[in-house]
Amino acid sequence: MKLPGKTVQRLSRYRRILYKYRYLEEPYIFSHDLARLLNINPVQVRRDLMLIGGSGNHRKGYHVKELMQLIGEKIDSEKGRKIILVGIGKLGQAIAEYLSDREMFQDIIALFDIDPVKVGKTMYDIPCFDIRDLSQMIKKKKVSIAILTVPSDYAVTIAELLIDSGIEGILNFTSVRLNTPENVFVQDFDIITSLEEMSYRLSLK
Amino acid sequence: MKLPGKTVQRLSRYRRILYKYRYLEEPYIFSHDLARLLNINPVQVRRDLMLIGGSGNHRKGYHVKELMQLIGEKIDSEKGRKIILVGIGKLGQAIAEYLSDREMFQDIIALFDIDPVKVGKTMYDIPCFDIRDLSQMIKKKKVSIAILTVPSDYAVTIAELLIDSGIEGILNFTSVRLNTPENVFVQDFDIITSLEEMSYRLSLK
DNA sequence: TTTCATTTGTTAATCTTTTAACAGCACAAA
DNA sequence: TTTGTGCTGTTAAAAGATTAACAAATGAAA
Ligand SMILES: NC(=O)c1ccc[n+]([C@@H]2O[C@H](COP(=O)([O-])OP(=O)(O)OC[C@H]3O[C@@H](n4cnc5c(N)ncnc54)[C@H](O)[C@@H]3O)[C@@H](O)[C@H]2O)c1
Ligand SMILES: NC(=O)c1ccc[n+]([C@@H]2O[C@H](COP(=O)([O-])OP(=O)(O)OC[C@H]3O[C@@H](n4cnc5c(N)ncnc54)[C@H](O)[C@@H]3O)[C@@H](O)[C@H]2O)c1
Repeated sequence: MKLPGKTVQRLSRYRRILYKYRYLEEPYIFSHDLARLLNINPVQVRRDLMLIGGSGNHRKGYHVKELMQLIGEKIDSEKGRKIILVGIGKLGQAIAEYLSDREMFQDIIALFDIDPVKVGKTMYDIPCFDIRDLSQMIKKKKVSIAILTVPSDYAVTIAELLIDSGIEGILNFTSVRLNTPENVFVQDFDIITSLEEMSYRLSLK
Repeated sequence: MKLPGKTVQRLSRYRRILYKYRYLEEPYIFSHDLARLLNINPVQVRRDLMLIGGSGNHRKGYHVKELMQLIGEKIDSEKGRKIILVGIGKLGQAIAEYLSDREMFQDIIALFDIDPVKVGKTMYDIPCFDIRDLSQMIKKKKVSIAILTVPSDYAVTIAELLIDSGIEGILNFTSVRLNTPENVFVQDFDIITSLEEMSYRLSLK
């Protein structure tokens, strides 16, 4: 049963909130609490949970741990996905730290860079390898997702390398469009678009 | 006339593509070219352009410069918005460089940090000020948007300072939820959600 | 000049996502 | 035991976004 994309995004967020709540003495949480913490509508929370077959107590709300478990069953892949980060500069390091810091339900297994000063080091508990080892690692460890934070000039070359090595998804932070085959998902990030959209929204007020 | 949010986002992207094309000898571009460059449907491009009253030549496509101009009229605010970046660490610097690098239709006027090593310097052509000067600058220069990249522990305090100083929108990169009044827009960024959504999508294949 | 292939502009249909509406349960308090 | 409040679960309606379908325009080639 396919879940709506937006629902999956919210489930991911619910789970991280639940994670923080997991050891509080109150083992239950209300849909309106989750909603408030994400600035959304409580109905939407309940609807999302309904879609994954979640059920709460009419008086106490949803059982925190039970719900975390259920969300995991629905959105995580059975074996857990392996993730790598390519290009460990300013942005790559910020992301590496961010991801290693918090409870992730995915596995960042390696960083890659071309700079000999970085290669061989362990940063934020994640080992950094030479870009020449990228292909082998992807194949051997069955890495499914790569976060791409190399300088734009190298984006296309590295993306081709990733694809040839069998990567399935790329989170692309470079401003370069990647020409990928159908079966490789790409998600582009772009702060300028967000800035301009916010600017437009402000103008409407 | 209010444009759909998604359309505004795409218009922002069209414009950046057009910008690259502006001095090529061919002054026209087809909807399917724009579409291909963004991995979207050409009908969608035409529909977006229709919404802002754009019109193309049935044989040559859209006039690049004319279209750039038109998009600007529709999505930019008359006076141009001022933007600041708060917290110039790994992520903040990456964003500062990224934004100063490319043609922006918004104005990054200042960086703010608490670290005396950074304060007073000019980074990527943008001057960095002490966080104590934040409030005054926002009021004096009528800054409308802040990009928040301070450590999570400081997020709430700095956000309150921003709001009290009259900021209208915040792009929030910290993992902390900001409790803002109705009239202040917040947009949260979160790579974990994107990773988990991609992971889910890969599982569907 | 006429034909033809190609692209725009627009309406309608479809698909997706959010919100409204409300029945029914659970528990606390009377 | 009964009543009332405040939740959940679900269906239906509304809103938002994408895609299909096709008429009309253009200009190149026949
Ligand atoms: N989408 C956004 O909003 C956004 C924001 C900021 C930066 N960016 C982009 O992210 C990318 C990284 O930015 P940054 O500030 O971290 O740059 P950076 O220069 O600080 O870091 C780049 C890193 O990549 C490494 N590298 C270079 N060539 C490589 C190769 N062939 N293989 C592996 N590693 C290689 C370098 O050694 C360096 O460590 C840039 O493309 C930038 O434009 C995007
Ligand atoms: N949303 C995401 O996907 C994502 C990714 C990476 C990092 N982050 C978040 O972004 C933030 C910054 O990350 P980073 O890696 O750049 O951290 P960093 O430690 O490298 O940089 C933080 C900067 O903020 C400055 N600072 C500290 N206190 C300040 C204050 N009171 N006022 C002004 N400046 C102050 C520091 O001097 C430093 O320059 C963190 O909250 C991190 O969790 C989010």
